Amino acid sequence: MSLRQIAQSLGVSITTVSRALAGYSDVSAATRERVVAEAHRIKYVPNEVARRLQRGRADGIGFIVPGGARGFDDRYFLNMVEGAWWRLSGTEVDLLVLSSDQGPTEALTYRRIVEGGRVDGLLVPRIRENDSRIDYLCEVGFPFIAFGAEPSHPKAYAYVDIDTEAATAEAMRHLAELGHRSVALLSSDEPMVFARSREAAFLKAAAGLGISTTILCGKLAEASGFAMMSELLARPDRPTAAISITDRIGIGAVRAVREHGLTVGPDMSVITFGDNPVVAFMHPPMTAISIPVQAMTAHAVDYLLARRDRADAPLTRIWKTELIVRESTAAPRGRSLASDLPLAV
Amino acid sequence: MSLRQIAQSLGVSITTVSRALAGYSDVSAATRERVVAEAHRIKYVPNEVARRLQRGRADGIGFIVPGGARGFDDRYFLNMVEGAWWRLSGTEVDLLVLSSDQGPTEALTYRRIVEGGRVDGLLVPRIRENDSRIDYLCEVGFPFIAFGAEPSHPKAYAYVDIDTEAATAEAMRHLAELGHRSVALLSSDEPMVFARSREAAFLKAAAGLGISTTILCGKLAEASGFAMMSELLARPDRPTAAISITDRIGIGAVRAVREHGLTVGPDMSVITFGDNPVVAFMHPPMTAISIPVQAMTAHAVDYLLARRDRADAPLTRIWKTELIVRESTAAPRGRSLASDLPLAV
DNA sequence: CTGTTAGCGCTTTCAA
DNA sequence: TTGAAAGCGCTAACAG
Repeated sequence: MSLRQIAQSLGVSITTVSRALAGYSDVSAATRERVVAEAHRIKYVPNEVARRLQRGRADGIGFIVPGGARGFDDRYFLNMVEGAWWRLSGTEVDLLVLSSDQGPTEALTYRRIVEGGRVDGLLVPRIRENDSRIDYLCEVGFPFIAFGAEPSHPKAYAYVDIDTEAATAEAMRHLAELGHRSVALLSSDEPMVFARSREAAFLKAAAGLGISTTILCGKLAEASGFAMMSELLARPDRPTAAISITDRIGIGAVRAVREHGLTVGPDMSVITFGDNPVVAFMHPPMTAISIPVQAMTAHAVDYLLARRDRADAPLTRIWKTELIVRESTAAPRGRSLASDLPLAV
Repeated sequence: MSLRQIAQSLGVSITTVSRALAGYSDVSAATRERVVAEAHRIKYVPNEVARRLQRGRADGIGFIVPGGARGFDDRYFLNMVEGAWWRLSGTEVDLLVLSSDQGPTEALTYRRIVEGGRVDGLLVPRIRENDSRIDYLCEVGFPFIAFGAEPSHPKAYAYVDIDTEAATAEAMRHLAELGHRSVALLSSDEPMVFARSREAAFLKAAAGLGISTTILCGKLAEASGFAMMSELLARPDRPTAAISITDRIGIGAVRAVREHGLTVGPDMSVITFGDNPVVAFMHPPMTAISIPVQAMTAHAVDYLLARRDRADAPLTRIWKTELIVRESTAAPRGRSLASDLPLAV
């Protein structure tokens, strides 16, 4: 079932068939009708690969999941896949879920994807500091959009991100109003920009509110959150609340509080940067900074789609988060209420 | 950066370059070395689209997500994506996440994917009864593997599934041992094979244990689980336990029990067919029938990969599940212990 | 309005 | 051991 078949049956040229099927106006109505009828009869479906080769366009958007042992280590990625898939539904553009291992072969993997012509644009999550992938993509001028920004990068590039400062400030204010005066951040020492920026925002917000701070670093996993919280609980002068930079850390942290025989909320309040529906069903349901991952991804896909036709200026968009207060935050035990607190600034 | 460039720089034919890079033995060592060096120098990366057109092979596996309003309505799909992605990491084969709306255009969507040459094989989840997609794929002989079987289909086709009867029997026995004598199944009336087979297995297991049964049907969503459980709780002769055919229904059901002021476990035990890490973190953690979705999907991908080279016999594989007992199942309040129960058969 | 020609970048006969 | 030629299926430029 190729154009040739239709052309032969009808005794016209392949070109004519192609034009008729493409809906060009410079083909007579009679011919078009015959072609369309014949195409319908033999159930013609165009070969996408040939079309892509000829058009020099991949008709695909790639989502690169950092590979290796990690992979889909976070629900965050799955939300991104869903957002991209949703946006691409009904278009002729495919969503490719690609993997790249970090390390020496990463650069080659990117080159194979970009220069191999498999996709028209790339969604690049989990930006690192001095990210060589960004350098490469900027250098070859390939359309991509990063998740989480690297503000210091010399070249401007497209990205989407949340308003980390506002999100953190809102969470800290919530804790301050409950009466907390000492808060910890459960973070990660892996080289990811979003961790750095949440740390910075945390320190800034704390300073503004006169809250004392602790930052612990581990891995982005429940077990690590568990360990960090355990360490925190062992301290004599422990904070009364913690913010985790990621769901998985937060989930582990909450479990640690419970297993130490303490009550989440009064004994230790926990807020998580969250994208995971899990947290609303936990015990207790967790107060979370909700990140609109799916909307962000859909928006990013829109940008990449537009970039196929014309070289837009790099898009940067900052999204608002929402603090969803549930039961994992409460006034610290034996503390005064917000009313008599000296809220700085 | 094409083969032509290398050929021109070196003054040899494109054919020779192609052969040298492909590692064919019928090219002199000296030539090969020069070609490889030059390819390395200009950082040659083959154009995948051209290669695919020539080879008549897509180098892609498609995962079709039923579209429309539903989409990724269940974590189940995401686990499948992860399993497939994981298996394909490090290969030259892409994972395409495709969507198809149910309804009149579904057939066309499938034809466009299959006959458009975009993928070499298809993962087809959520099989329906008398599924026209299966008919089509069998008819054109396209490699695919179904998730959940349609036992009555006239043609044998490849599928993976869980051992629904064994899984259900194990869960029912667990309930029986706790002292439950009346159990409900929270199911769905949507036309999906897996719902039908879980219902049948439920009835069979109950009959064997002398347990009385109730089957409620709704949609595959938390709200529906909530509604079904609410209805159940309103009955004067209500069952003391429920099994939900899906995580989302189970999550809604548990919430309904709590909101009615009852205790999950003693007042109403709940078991869920589960693939979702959520359930272990709920309050209370739910007893679940754990389905190895990722392993099943990886296995399915293996099959499709093998099918590209030779027409294997349809693979069918049935996976064992594991009953993970947590706190959502308990002896019914005011009931005797297992020891004095007349366990039938 | 329609056809001829050329070519996307690669692989694979078939000859030399 | 190498090259020339053909072609995967489609689209676009250029004539007529």
